[in-house]
Amino acid sequence: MVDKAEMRPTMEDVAAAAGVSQMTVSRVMRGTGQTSDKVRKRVQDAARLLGYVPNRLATALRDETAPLIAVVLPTLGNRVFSEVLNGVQTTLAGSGVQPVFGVTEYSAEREEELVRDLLSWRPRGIILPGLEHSQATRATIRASGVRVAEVMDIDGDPISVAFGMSQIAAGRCTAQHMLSKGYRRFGYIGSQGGKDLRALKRLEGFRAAIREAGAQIVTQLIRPEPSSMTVGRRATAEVLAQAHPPQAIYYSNDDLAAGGIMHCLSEGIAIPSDVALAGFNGLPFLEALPVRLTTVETPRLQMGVQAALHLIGQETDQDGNQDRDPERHSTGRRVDLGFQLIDGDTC
Amino acid sequence: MVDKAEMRPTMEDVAAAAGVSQMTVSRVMRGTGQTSDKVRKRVQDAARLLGYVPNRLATALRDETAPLIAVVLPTLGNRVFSEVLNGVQTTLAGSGVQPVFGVTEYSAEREEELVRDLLSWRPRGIILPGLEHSQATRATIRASGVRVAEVMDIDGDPISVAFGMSQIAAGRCTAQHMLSKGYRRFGYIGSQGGKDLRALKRLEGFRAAIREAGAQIVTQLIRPEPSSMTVGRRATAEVLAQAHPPQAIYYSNDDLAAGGIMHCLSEGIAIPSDVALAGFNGLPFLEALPVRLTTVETPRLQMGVQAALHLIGQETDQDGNQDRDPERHSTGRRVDLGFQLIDGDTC
DNA sequence: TTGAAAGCGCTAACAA
DNA sequence: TTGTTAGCGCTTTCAA
Repeated sequence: MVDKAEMRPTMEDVAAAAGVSQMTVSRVMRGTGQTSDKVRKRVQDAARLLGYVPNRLATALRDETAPLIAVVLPTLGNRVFSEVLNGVQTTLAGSGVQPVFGVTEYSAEREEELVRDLLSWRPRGIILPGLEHSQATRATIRASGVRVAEVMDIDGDPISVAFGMSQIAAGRCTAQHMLSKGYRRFGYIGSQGGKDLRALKRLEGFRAAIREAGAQIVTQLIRPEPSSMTVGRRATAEVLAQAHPPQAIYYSNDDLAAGGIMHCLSEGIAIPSDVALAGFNGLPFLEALPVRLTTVETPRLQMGVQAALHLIGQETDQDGNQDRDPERHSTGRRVDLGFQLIDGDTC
Repeated sequence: MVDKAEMRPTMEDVAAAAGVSQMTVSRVMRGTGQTSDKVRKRVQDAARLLGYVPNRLATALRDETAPLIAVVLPTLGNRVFSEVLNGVQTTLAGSGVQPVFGVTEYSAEREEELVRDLLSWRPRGIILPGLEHSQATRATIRASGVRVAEVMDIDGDPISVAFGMSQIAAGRCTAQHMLSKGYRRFGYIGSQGGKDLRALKRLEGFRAAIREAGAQIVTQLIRPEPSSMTVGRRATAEVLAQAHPPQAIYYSNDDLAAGGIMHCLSEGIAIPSDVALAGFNGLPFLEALPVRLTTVETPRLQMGVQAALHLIGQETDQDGNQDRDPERHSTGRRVDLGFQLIDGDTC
């Protein structure tokens, strides 16, 4: 019984059972080449009978590449990334390509190690979050020759192709919207202890627009914890308890902002007259809140979909486009999937 | 340049560069056997210089098993499953074992196909959601001899080991709690068009307890969409608009229930005096809501952690415990991770 | 302490 | 239409 479990049937076994050569089994299993109906049926029956499951490791070794897409994510704690993963998964479903993945928790060292681990599977391609990667990571990837897609961000220099949106522009856009409503004294609430580089870029864009308008950010609170409604609620309470609280708060994402809404609802603070709020992401759950949050909707699913499509697609051609950017390694292409300001009731 | 990319360095290349045999490189890379300091250093330098990345496909083919854990999930649209996946991921991180996964969208056929696909990687183990699997799926798994862990549920007959909790008991527990508060006329709101078997089990337990108490479920609304706050909000509106609305609503999960809370907040419906609510899961975001939802907290992360630990653990021993259950194939072990009723403000 | 040979399961290329 | 051979990159076994 145990022996039987250890002895997974191979093509050789199926061949013996069907009375043909192993090569014929290979042809039948993959539907390639010519095989007579009789033989084909005999092989298929034998395979079914033995419970044959192909060994993809052998095929992949032979092919020098595995039908796998490696996915690196900053965290699984944020819905945004499970949505990206979902986009990848959906696109891959049925294609016979599986996603393998790992999580960095926003650590560059962890990313280095993880990328090496994942590349050792010789995947068809690898998806990385953002454009910032250590020299070692870039070197490993370059040496491996694997196809790369970076997602989330396009403010920077892609290794190959980036599917995302301008985080800086999103921050700027939010600021302009809030400024247009007349707010002048702003607060900012973030999380992850500033390790989320995309959030920092949004803040950068936001800050620049605020400064250009002569307005100011009077409070900036970046909590060390991962973002959550609870953290957002607490941080909001803290910011609003200050002597001179801001008129409007920009949150690094919707979870935090929704926490802010909850605080206001619970404390009877009027939105936006007492305080205005804005988030980022446009997560679906916002639709259900009693107050419609002003936010920036991002094409998270699309980023995963496009990245996966790019990696399994036929477009193998190394496009010979001349570098418009004189910097080294600047051969990357940026695909701007855009974003959309959602003008809610909180500003 | 292209050639270089295609020619990933192998141990043979490293060996040539270091002036040793390929076997010596193998030993150095894995730190096994005896190697002199000089040789070791020479090999390591050569490997680094060439950007050598081991080919796990070859190792796995040789070993007849890959350092991979296959994970089957019903969906990535529900936070619960990304939390399970997170538990798996966290447990695997640093062990050199990666998760490969796929999503069934609650389809048994898709599960069959997916399991076959995933097993073709010869993973160390496979994690399946729930205890209900088609005959074909069970057969494939049995034939492969792969280690299995089922998660979420323990009401049934595990293939091998199940890490979960009793969904039936959870439903029953919620009913008893609500009954103890004096409610007699209940409503039920679900989603996924009844494809979520665990939700059905909870409803079963809930219904049984209600019936035993002589109370009744006057409305039952199962929406076809995946669950979300928005769906919950709409469904709640619908149920409460009826001529004789229930006094209390049991939701198949927290997302739906939170949507119910939002509806009530927006419409000025008092909770729990106008209507009482209860959910399921105990998701972290509930903490931030203005009203604390009564729910049942489940050890989702733990299910992933325990399942992963079991699959990569040393416990290879085929325990020779006698079947207490006379049914065929009933050698499974059930690990009850329990659940906890959270007595909030909504009942 | 190091090396040579064999083979894991599969497929491309060629032969019959 | 079917079969034979060689080899993908690695590790186990045995030899030096």
